[in-house]
Amino acid sequence: MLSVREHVLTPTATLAVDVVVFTLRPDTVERAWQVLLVPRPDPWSISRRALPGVLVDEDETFDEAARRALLVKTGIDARDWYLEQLATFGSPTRDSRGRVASISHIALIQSDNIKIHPVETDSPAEWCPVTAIPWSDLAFDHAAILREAINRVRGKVRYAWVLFQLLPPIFTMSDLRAAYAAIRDPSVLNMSTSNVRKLFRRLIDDQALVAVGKRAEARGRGRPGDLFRFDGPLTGTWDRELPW
Amino acid sequence: MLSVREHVLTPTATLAVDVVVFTLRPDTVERAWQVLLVPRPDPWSISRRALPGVLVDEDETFDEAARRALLVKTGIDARDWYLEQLATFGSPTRDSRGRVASISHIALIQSDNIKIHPVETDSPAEWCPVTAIPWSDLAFDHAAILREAINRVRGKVRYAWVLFQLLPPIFTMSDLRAAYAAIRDPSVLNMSTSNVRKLFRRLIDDQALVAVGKRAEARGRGRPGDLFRFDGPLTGTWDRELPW
DNA sequence: ACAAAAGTGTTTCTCATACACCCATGT
DNA sequence: ACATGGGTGTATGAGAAACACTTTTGT
Repeated sequence: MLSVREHVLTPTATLAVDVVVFTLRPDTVERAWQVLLVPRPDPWSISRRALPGVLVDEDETFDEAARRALLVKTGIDARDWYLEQLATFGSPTRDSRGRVASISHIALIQSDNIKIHPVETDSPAEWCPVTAIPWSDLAFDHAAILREAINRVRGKVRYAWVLFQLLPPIFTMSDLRAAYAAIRDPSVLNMSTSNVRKLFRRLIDDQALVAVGKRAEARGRGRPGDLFRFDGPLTGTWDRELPW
Repeated sequence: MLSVREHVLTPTATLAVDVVVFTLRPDTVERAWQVLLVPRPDPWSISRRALPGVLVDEDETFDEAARRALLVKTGIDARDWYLEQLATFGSPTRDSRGRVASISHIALIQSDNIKIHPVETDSPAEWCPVTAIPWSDLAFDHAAILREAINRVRGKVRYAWVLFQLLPPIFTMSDLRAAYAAIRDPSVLNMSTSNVRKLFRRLIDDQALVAVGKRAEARGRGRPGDLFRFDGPLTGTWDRELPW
């Protein structure tokens, strides 16, 4: 790796972090899964939206920088959110102002937890359904970052417990199913409730899913579902990949 | 992300790439899966082994830098090898000479394809079984990189076609099984040949696995296996995760 | 009363594992 | 001849999907 002769290295690049913040919001199945985009009011720039991001400070880890980016751009304390490194984008030509490597991250949050009130800019960040992303309107290579982030989450939802990162602390089986439908495949909504429950039975047996013992409040028609609480490690995985 | 006022950015970091090169070599199941390590002959450095890596040139992509690292450290043209970005390690304290971000990569190769004759250094790189890695003897945070690389490949082998990257162009079912055993779980060697074939039946039906029509040459005792050729996209995935 | 959503139980079918048997090679 | 490894076929069992039926809500 590094040539060991030199005792000091002359910096040649700038480090940045960009964060793809995902959430689930009450909306149609197609629009429920949403991502946080920051408007760029600069009149001279062609692209008018970007992912929240900052330059990495001298003595800052990437994780710290990513959480600071969210604090600065949305005004919310991101200390406890799930955050994972996605990939690093650093094509020599991606930024005209010099070589910038963007260490992109994925954050998963419960939308209840956010009230967006930006600190640094006057234009607040906005939620955007992943099915309605203005691809051609994104700054830098943020379209590529976003595409990879979406693929990563879509893949991970089948074997890791990402759903529980996005759902509120208490939820019903329908919520769980709807979350999966929004991210991965709406056709699971056709599945019978019976079969859905059977798939989560092992989680219940393992005490990872705990029945709260109460019913949800009625939401329009139909019988309200039983409430559950997730009580497992949020970074855990399913025994086997979900069959859907 | 970047503050758009500035028109030039002052570099604050150095970019490096490190590559975890995996291969399969003829050895016991426990030792078949191996990784490439570069000796560091410097007498004053405590750690005496490292991953192959270089500093990223000004007008170079990470992919290009990674392949160059292999060329320089092992003397082999890595143009066609499978290469994937793993993660970026850039703790502010990882290198005493300044802030260095290492964009680590994973490379998968067929060991037949390599003759190691290093260009830059006089000490040639060496293969090391992943079960016998000198963890405490690795430079920088290369132990952490290696750990993540191993986990990534171990996980990916169940749903992606990484095995076919590591196997020679023509192979038998036993080779396939042995490859999986070396990376993931030796207990598959106890499985009956019948069941192994059934798991690959879908691949054969889909023309991704093609029977060459010949037998392998005898290797010691027992009937030699039928030969197969892989004829699918190397970046493809299994329909469902392998059950093992 | 009825439609809509949720919960329970049973049936069916797919597929992974287990097992029994045949084939080809080296000693 | 026989031990060893590879190939073919069938049986068994777990689990996913399909289906029938009951329970709870709003209109």
